[in-house]
Amino acid sequence: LTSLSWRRMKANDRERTRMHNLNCALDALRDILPALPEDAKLTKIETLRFARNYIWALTETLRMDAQHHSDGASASPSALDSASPAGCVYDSCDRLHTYTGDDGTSCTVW
DNA sequence: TAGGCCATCTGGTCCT
DNA sequence: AGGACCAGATGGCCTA
Repeated sequence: LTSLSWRRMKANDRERTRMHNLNCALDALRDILPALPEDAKLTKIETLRFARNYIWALTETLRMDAQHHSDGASASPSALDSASPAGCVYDSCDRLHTYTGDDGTSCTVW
């Protein structure tokens, strides 16, 4: 074995480990995402999109809850109730652009 | 069989 | 110099 190929083998091994760690992190993320059927494993890109959408929905829920408390109005439906990716529109870089809730109201993320 | 997803290898670049 | 990170290439597996 030349020293070059030995270094390459070591680098390949590190890269493999790094990608395994990345996949472990993705699995951990899948574990905390809600309302998924047991046998429906999200792909990597779906996991990232859903996580982003879920974070957005949590943020919206907090915002609406704070608004509800300040207005004294009746409780509005939680954004989490419609947190599925179905209502989302993404741009060419997979960034969430617009979200449309069940009530037909839409929200542009930025 | 085509297309999607994934793991792995590889070379380049950046950081310590 | 060596390790971490990244993106492109490649081949295998699975499904419609």
